[in-house]
Amino acid sequence: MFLHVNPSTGLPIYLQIQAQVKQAVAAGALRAGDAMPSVRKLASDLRINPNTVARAYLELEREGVIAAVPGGGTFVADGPPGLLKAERVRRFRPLARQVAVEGRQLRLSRDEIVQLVDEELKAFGGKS
Amino acid sequence: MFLHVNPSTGLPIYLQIQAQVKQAVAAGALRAGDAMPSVRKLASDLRINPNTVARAYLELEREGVIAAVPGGGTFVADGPPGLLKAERVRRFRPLARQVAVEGRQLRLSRDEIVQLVDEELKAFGGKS
Amino acid sequence: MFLHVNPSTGLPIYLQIQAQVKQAVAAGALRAGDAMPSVRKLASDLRINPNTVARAYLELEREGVIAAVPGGGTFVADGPPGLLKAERVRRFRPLARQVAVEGRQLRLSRDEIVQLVDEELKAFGGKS
Amino acid sequence: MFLHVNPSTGLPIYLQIQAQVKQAVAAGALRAGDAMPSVRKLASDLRINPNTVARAYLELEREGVIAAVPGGGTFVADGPPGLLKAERVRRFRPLARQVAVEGRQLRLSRDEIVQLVDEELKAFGGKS
DNA sequence: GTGGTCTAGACCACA
DNA sequence: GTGGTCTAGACCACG
Repeated sequence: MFLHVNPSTGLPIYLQIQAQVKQAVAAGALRAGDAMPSVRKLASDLRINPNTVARAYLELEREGVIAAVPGGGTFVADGPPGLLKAERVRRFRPLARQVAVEGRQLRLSRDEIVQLVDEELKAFGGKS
Repeated sequence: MFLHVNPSTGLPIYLQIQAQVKQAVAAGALRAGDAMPSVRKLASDLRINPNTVARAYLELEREGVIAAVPGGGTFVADGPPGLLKAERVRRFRPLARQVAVEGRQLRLSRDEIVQLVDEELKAFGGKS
Repeated sequence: MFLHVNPSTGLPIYLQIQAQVKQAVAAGALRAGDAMPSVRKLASDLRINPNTVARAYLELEREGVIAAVPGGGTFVADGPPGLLKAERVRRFRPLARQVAVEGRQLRLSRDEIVQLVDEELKAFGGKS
Repeated sequence: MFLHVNPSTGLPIYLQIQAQVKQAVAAGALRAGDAMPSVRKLASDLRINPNTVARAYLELEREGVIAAVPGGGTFVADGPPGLLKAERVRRFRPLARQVAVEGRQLRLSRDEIVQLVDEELKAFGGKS
């Protein structure tokens, strides 16, 4: 299993799981239709409480990243429901704002900040 | 006062204050040497407890954004002590990673993400 | 419990706790992964307010000495993230300066000062 | 005047003055019998409150570093009253302990710590 | 009057 | 049960 979790970071475990699943999807390691490990299996693999995994899955489902088929397992969804581009941009802005502020606070230049973000994007391949 | 706070966001109030102060500094609305509102005054303005403001200030001071002089008041600092560039970049990467992942999750293209970040940066003026 | 606290020293209680924890870690009495007493338990043992312990723990966590896992407990961390040697030396200098000044003020010779510091270091074992 | 003060460090101003006077004495820049600037003059030079200077002088006098002659000014004393060596060592130990702990916390080796302290001592010249 | 520390006690998120 | 946040209010150090 590609997921790993570090209980000692202070970051809640369920958020670590969410972030890693999103990351795997963005990078193409998980594709629409792929089966997710069951709550109980993932919990036992990661040696954590099933409730924690359930919560992560619940929120990932709310966001449209995965989809649970009652009695049939959980799968990677084909993406969040078609939001208008304007809405997607609107949701993204606060984070863009934050990355800009923190970068400046670290005395990085505009070019450096943009380039570092772009580097991370390149790590996910294509152009889409 | 330029600060406002929303107790019902779930985001801790002291973090909201921190973010807004950093933002004001990055945007140039607050400059090195400017006096910050006193803990008690800001607390009464925002209708929150002084301890909450104190905590926000405490962490901002730890980060080198502001400086408190006991008995004197609190001021905008001239920036965190000079960390090596490599260290500053190291600290910035996790956030760059996150903005990349979330942007892709929202089906934004690489160019769109980079451009949105750059727009926020431009709002802060110069190039440095 | 190895911790003790003296409220009448003038030195803030939360700093006393911090110093003692650091000391225990440096001496090897606390090792990476060891569980720290819970905030509530330590507070009741020391007959002080839980918030005071929480504050000590909060700052120790910021410094990378311990790590809190919400809902789980608090543990001794495996050390602060790798700062560059140059940065670590830079942070240490002011204290080295102070020990030098105070030692001379007490009319101790250079050799005596160095030796006293070395004695304390030897109490922490190895060479690393 | 060799003294300078930075109100924005968080460190109380009266402690900054104390530290600098002790440092100047340890380095030989101030010698026994030298006249100290008057409270009022130093306060006006440093643009700070006379009460702050007075407090610094008061504590320096208690420690035997300077001596005030009522109506006649303040002078550098010829050293703290003759404490037994054992007593001077006893007073020095807590600081030696602290420098050892903090150095180890910064992952410096025993040799490095001792050498850094010795470097600061050398800056003060002789052997006494 | 300013910030810093401590206490007391409530409520929530996490595991 | 654990840590995290917030409120309320007291007392002290500093300038």
